[in-house]
Amino acid sequence: MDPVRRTPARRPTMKDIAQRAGVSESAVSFALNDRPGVSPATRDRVRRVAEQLGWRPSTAARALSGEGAATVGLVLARPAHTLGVESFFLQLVSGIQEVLARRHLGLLFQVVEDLGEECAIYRRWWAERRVDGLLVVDPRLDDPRPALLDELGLPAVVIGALAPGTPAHSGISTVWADDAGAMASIVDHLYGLGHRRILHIAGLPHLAHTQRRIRSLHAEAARRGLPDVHSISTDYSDTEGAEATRRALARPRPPTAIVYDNDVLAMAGLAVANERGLAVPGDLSLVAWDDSVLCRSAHPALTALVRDTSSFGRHAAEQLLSLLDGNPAREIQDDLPRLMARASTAPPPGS
Amino acid sequence: MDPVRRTPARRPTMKDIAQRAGVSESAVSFALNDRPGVSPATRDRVRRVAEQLGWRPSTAARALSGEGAATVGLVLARPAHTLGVESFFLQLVSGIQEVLARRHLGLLFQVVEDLGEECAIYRRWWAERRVDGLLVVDPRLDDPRPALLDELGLPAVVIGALAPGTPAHSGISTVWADDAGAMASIVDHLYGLGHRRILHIAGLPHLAHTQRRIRSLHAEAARRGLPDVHSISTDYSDTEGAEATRRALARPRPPTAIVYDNDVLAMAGLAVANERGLAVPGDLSLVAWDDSVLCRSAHPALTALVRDTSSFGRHAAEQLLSLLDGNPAREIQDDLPRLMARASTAPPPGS
DNA sequence: CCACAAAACTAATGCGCTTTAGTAGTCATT
DNA sequence: AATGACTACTAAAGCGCATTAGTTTTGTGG
Repeated sequence: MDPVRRTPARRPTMKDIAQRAGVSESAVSFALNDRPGVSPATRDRVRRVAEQLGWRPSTAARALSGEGAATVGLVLARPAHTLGVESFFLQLVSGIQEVLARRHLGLLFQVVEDLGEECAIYRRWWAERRVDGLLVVDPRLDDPRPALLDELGLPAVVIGALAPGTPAHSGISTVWADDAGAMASIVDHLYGLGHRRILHIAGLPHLAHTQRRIRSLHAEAARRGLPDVHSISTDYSDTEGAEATRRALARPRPPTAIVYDNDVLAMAGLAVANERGLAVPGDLSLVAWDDSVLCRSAHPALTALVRDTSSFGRHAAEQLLSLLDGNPAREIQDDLPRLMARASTAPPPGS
Repeated sequence: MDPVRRTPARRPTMKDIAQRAGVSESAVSFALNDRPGVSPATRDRVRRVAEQLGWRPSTAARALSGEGAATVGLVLARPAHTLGVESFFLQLVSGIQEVLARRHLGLLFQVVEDLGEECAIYRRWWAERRVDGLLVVDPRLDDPRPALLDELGLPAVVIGALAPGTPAHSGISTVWADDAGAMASIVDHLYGLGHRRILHIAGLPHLAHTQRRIRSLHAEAARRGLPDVHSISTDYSDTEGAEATRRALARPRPPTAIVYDNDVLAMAGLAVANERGLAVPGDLSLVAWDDSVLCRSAHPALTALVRDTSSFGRHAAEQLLSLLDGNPAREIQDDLPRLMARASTAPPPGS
C-alpha cells in the first residue's frame, strides 16, 4: 500500500536555506534582501537555493520584525441590499489588484453595513497590525475617516474627492474624478439637444461626489438660466430609482430629461418609462452615470458617462504605493469621463 | 504653538498590559486566552486594562507563534473583461464576510487572469503563511486546485460542485447548488408552456456547473423526447451572448425559448431580440439563470432562477470555519434555486 | 504546625525574520 | 611587518505572542 504522506509539505524557512547553502541565517537575509555584506558568489548561491526550495518570506515574521504586513485594506460600507449589481467595485478592485500584485501586496477586503463599522474595522486592523495602508472609498461630507487614519498613522488614498474644506492630512492622498466637469458635459449635451427641464436622480446624499454633482448641475443650470432643474437623492437601489422616477413623471410639468447617478438607477428609470408608456428618447431622454453592460444591452441603449474604472483603481493603488514608499501625500485628478451618446437621448418632444 | 504629536499613537502590546496590571506577560496571555493559571480577579483586571488600552493581538505575532493567520483567501480567476457586472460575486462575498466577521477573520481577496495564476497565488499564500484556509470558486472539469490545496495542507471549501468523479480530498469540503435540479425546473416550466425547441446559452464550458447544466438539459430533453434542444458555450460576456443569440435566431428552425446562464447573457439576448423585432415573450421566451436588478428592470421583466447567493456564501464560510475547527470535510448541498416566472416567458407562437 | 498538593503566577523559549554588534580574513599603506 | 580599512561573514537580540517549565503562594488534611 502506498505510504500516505501525512505531513503536508513543510514550508521552508531561512534556516533551511542557510543549512543547504552552508552559511549563516544572517547571510541568507542579506543575500535575499539585497543588503551589503555578502559576496556576489554567495548571494547567487543563496538565491538559487531559495528558489529551488520554493522559499517565500513568512509575512508574519516579516511583519513582526517591523517590515509591515505587505497588505493593504479596503472596506466597503454599504447596506447589504444596496450592493446589488454595481459594476463599479469589481472593476475598481481589479484595477487596484493589478498594481498591488506587482509588489506582491495582498488586499484585505471587507464589506460592512455602515460607516461606524468601517471605522471600527480600521481601528482593529491597525491594532492587529494587519495592514500597511488603506484605500478609502465613498468619501462623505464631514468624513471622519481621514482624521482617524491620520491619528492611527495609516497611510491612505481616498478614492473620489473629499468635500471641499476638508482639512488636509499628512498621510492621505486623494485620487478624484472631476464630477463637476462630467456633470457639465452632460448638461451641455442635454441643453444642446434642447432640454430645459432636467432632473437629476442622485445617489446617497451624504457622499461627497453626490454633492459635487448636485452643485455642478445647479451651477450649470443657473449659468443657462434654467429654473426647472432639480436633484433627488436615493440610496442607489433600483427600488428608489423607480420610485423617484415615478413621482417625477407624475408632476404637472415633468422633466424631459433625467440624469441617473448610476446604471442601476437608470435601468430602473427606463423600466418606469416603459411602464408608463413613455417613449425613450421620444418623450423622455435618459442619461446614466457610469457605463456597463446594462446600459449597452438596454433597449434603447443608454447614453452613459464612460469612465475607465479599472484605471481609476490603478491610479489609486499607485498613489498608495507611493505613500508607502515614503513619498509625500498628493492630490491627483483622474481623466475626465467621456459622455457616450447612445439611443436614449434626443431632442425633447415638440422641438 | 500647538506641539504636533508626531508619534501616531503607539499600539499597545501585552507588555503594556502586564505593566499596568502589575502582572507578568504570561499571566496576561493566560487571562486573555481563557487559559487556566490566573485567578478570576486577575483575569478580570487584565481584561479591563486590555479593553481600556484598546489592545488587540497582533496577527503577525499570533501567526508566528503557530496560531494561524486569522485570514482566509479567495481568488477570482476571470479575465478582466469578463468581470463586468455579475451580481453574483459581491453578494457571495458579502455573505461570506458576514460569517467570517463573527470570528474576526480577514478575507484576503485577489483577482487574477487565469487558473495558472490562481494556483501560483495559492502556493505563494501558503509559503508566506498568509491564510489559514481558502474559498475556491468556479470549480472546473479536471480541476487541479483540490489536489494542490490538499498537498499544501490548506483547508478549503469549494463553492459549487466539483465534477463527478473528482477524487475526494481530506481537507476539502464542498458546498454546491443543485444545478441539475434547477435546470429540470426550467425545462419543466418551458415544456409546460408548450416549448419544444429550447436553446441553452451557457457560460464557460470548462466550469463544472456549466457541464452539469448541459447534461441535465439533455437528460430532461431526452426524457421528453425533444430532439431540438442544444447548448452553446460562451464566456459569460454580453458580446458572446448577443452573438450566440443572433446566430441561433438566424437558423431555419430557431428556438422558441432560450435559457441563459447568467443575467448579463440574458440581457444581451433580450437586446438582440429587440433588434430583430422579435416580441418577448410573444415570439421568443427568455429565462435567466440568477436574478438581479437587470432581470427585474428589463422590459419585459425576465423570468429568472432566483437563488440566495449571499446565503450560499454564508454556508460556504461556515463550512470553512468548521474545517478550521478541525471537523472533517463535508459535502453539503444548498437550497434548490426557485424559478421566478415573470413576463419574459409565455407559450410559443402558434399555440 | 508541618507536609504536600493545587492554584497563581513568573521566567524562559521559540516562531521566522531583520538588524545591530561583533569576529575573522584580505588587502593596501607606510 | 604592523596599522588600518574594508569585506565577508557569524552571533545575538528583538519584534509580540503562546507555551512549557519552573517558582512562589495558598489552601488542605493530618
